[in-house]
Amino acid sequence: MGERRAQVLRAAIELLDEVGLDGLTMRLLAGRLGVRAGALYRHYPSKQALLDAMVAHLVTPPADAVPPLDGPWEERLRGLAIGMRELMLAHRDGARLMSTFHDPGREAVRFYHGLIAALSAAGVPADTAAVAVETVVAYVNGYTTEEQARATRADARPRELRDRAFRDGLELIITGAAALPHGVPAARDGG
Amino acid sequence: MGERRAQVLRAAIELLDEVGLDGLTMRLLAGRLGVRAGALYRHYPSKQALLDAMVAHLVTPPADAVPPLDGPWEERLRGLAIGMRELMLAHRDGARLMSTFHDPGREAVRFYHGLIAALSAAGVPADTAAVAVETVVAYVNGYTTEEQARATRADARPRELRDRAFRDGLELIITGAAALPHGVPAARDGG
DNA sequence: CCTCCTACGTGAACAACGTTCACGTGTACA
DNA sequence: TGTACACGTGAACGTTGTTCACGTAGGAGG
Repeated sequence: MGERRAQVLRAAIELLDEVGLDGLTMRLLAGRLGVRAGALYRHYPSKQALLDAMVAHLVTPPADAVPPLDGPWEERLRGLAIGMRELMLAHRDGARLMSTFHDPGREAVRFYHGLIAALSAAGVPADTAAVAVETVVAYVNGYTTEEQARATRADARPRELRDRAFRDGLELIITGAAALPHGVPAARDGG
Repeated sequence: MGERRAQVLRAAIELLDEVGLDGLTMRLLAGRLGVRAGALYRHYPSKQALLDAMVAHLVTPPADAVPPLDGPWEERLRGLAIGMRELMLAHRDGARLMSTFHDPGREAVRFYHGLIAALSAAGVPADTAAVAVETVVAYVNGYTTEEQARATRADARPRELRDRAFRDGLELIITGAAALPHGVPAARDGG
């Protein structure tokens, strides 16, 4: 069962890295498999379903590369951010691809809640913890999306600089979370 | 001159709010103008050019709603972030639309540099200032993009909550920038 | 008046896309 | 032998962005 299905999925991910998300066509993918486009619909009911399966597969960790992610909450938050970015950068247009999905999945939701709980247990108020996680996630998405959008253009920066800029921004957020142990002072109505 | 061109652009923006970015079709837009699709290419050489013109028009401020944006650098940074988000939220799929463009425009670049200079003059090291601006921009893009992606779905939150969450995350970043007046301690190689 | 130029629009077509469907295979199992 | 399933074909449908030869109106200038 599902054997051909897995082949289709693997070929789709390979093709993504070669031609990008916009170039990923059902006909091209079929051609890569020596098959006509219609045949793909035996295995996935639509292109969107195939893209969803790609995201689900790429997000699922290989079970041997699971970082410990213990230690102080700063380290956990850092690990979350760096891991997310790494996941997106692992494949061409990875950030854009994953933004088409966003069915969080139970595992991801549990991971989030665990992270927030860890921050809470470490002395960070529950409010601040939730805000910190949400902020980091938004930052990673925004940073990496633009990073990959520029990847094929002229103003692309070398990986080292991009890594540095990313880490710098991340530390900014973590520092902010650490400096707000007594609640978030923002969001007062009327300035 | 260019009168019809402006009409096309206005109609395109109106249509965007009605049908969204995916529903914005050259044929549909032409129909709205009582015209066939091919006629649009008299005014814009491609759909992408039209989208670019839309972004440029939406980003250009009405010249009467320009906020002062003076005061301490925290206020300026906050104004930048809130203004960016407001700009994106002003139209359906605004964030996605603007992410297809990103030809920064001289005005925007000058604005950025001015902001960084302001942070610098206020005592923030130049490095930290640049990082703070870049981080805020990435955060706003990430937050607002997901915010609008959820807008039509079931798990959409009311505007008040979204505003609050956005401001909270923003304060986190600003607090972090304020707490790092002596350079960014991150990005050391080798952990 | 005639002519030319410009702005604008038509209508038919093209290639490419995702998707569907009636119809073929082969293989395996009872 | 029969039958069920997995897999693929090939042609089509509707939609998309885009092109192009042609048509039409109006104003400027001889």
